[in-house]
Amino acid sequence: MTEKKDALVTEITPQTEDFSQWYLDVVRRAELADYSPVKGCMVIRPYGYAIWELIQQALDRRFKATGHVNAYFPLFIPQSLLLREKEHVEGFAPQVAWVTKGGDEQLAEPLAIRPTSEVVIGTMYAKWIQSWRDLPVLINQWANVVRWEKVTRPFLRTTEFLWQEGHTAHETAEEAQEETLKILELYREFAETELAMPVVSGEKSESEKFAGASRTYSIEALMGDGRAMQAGTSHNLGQNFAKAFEIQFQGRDKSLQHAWTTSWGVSTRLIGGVIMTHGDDSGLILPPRVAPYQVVIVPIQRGNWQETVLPRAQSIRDELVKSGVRVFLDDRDAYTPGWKFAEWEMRGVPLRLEIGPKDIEKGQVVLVRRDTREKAVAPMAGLTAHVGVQLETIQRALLDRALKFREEHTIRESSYEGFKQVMDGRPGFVVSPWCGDTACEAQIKAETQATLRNIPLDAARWSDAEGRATGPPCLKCGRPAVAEAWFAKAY
RNA sequence: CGGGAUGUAGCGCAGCCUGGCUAGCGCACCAGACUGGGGGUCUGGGGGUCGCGGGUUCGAAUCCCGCCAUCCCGACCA
Repeated sequence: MTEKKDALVTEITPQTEDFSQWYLDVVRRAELADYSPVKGCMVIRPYGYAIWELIQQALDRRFKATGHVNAYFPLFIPQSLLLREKEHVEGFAPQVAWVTKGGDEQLAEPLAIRPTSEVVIGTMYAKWIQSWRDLPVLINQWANVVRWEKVTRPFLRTTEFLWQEGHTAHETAEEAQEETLKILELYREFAETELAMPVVSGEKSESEKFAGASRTYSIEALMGDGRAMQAGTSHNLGQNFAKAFEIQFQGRDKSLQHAWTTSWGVSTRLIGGVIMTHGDDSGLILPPRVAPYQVVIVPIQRGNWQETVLPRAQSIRDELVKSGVRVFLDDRDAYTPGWKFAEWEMRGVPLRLEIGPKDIEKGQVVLVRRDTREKAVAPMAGLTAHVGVQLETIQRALLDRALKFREEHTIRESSYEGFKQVMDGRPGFVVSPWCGDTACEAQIKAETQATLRNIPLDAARWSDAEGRATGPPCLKCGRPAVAEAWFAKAY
């Protein structure tokens, strides 16, 4: 706006039509990530990486608690192996990067850089699994993958990205399905608890299914601009990969059987989701659970503050750290308090603690919430406990706010005209009866840009004993619907 | 990959149309002083292969060609 503002963040406004520019500004100014010399590849900077580490820890805890273990598989996939599962290779072929030379020598067989690891892991599982006693295999890996994307955006879609991919093998179809849904629920709970990001968890349609899967489930979140984002997927691969990679075992009944496998993953994309779910005009807002700094202490530099205020600030910091709070004491002399306030707000620190000479006289500090900007004084006595409560309050308030936003932007609509109007004007989810036909879904997408995000597990489903659809008319074609589906324009 | 736009200091831009002094401005940065409870003030400084590569010209940030990158809109995708 004015010449002074470029160092400021006041022009960051998710409410405007330029949400996308706002997003890019936040990513860069908050120092979450930066562009690299390689097309489509970003550098995750320390502040952004710290968020990823917190996400990793929270997820890893949950994986281990459900019996999964970590391992690591290679980055390269021999071409011949990649070609084994037909649907899988067709789905990923356009996005695969290849290594054709090693040093000066042409490779006898090109190596794909993994776009995902079903192939390598499936190959290894074939070696490791002989008997029903070897099952289940419950392995996760934290890794990077490469997909040659045409359009990239920091965190949301980059050529190389970090993720976790779980790969499990089971004795029965029922167990594999149970695992698939268990992880879907784990993701949902994780997103809501840690990221304060409410999600719709449900099943993908045939056309949106993972290449090679029998069934794909996803969690879908709603961003601040009303577009949906797929935040995680869980696939039941049936016996497709087991057959392609000969993962066979001898069963309890002595017969030779193919294993039932699953795979599931979430990526650094989640960070993009956090930014776009909670951010506001002043920049980032981080849920306390994944905030690298949950509290920033700003000492008011006045008079002989180094002798009076600073020691007090330091002891508060030490006490908070001792109780497990992530704190940064911003004692940099070069910046004014006002500058620091704005800076840390832009970087999304959930709670700011101000302490100055006046506060020390009164035995108090000033606490300011990032989400509401509410300023309140808190007595020095019992401060640590109070901060803990405040952080929990903020975490919950962010989830409530996001939930309310989603509810306000979710509309039920059964006529196609109404559907088109809503999609055209007001972004968000539209919930409509759908016939289950892929062609119908494709037409909706072509005409409105909206895609079927998923059919929630608890959505209304209509079919008779023979499996025929018996629901109300499909929004597009008018034939009886099989279920109520959630549509949105998506990232 | 199609359509459009942009690329000049860390960031945001002017200069280009109509080629020519030492490439400029704001913020940021460095030094010092005064300041300090919502992005302070003053003084003095440093920083540029003008995205990259060719070409035209006595001379190119400026004109021409090619490439690359980024952004927006589509098609494709976590």
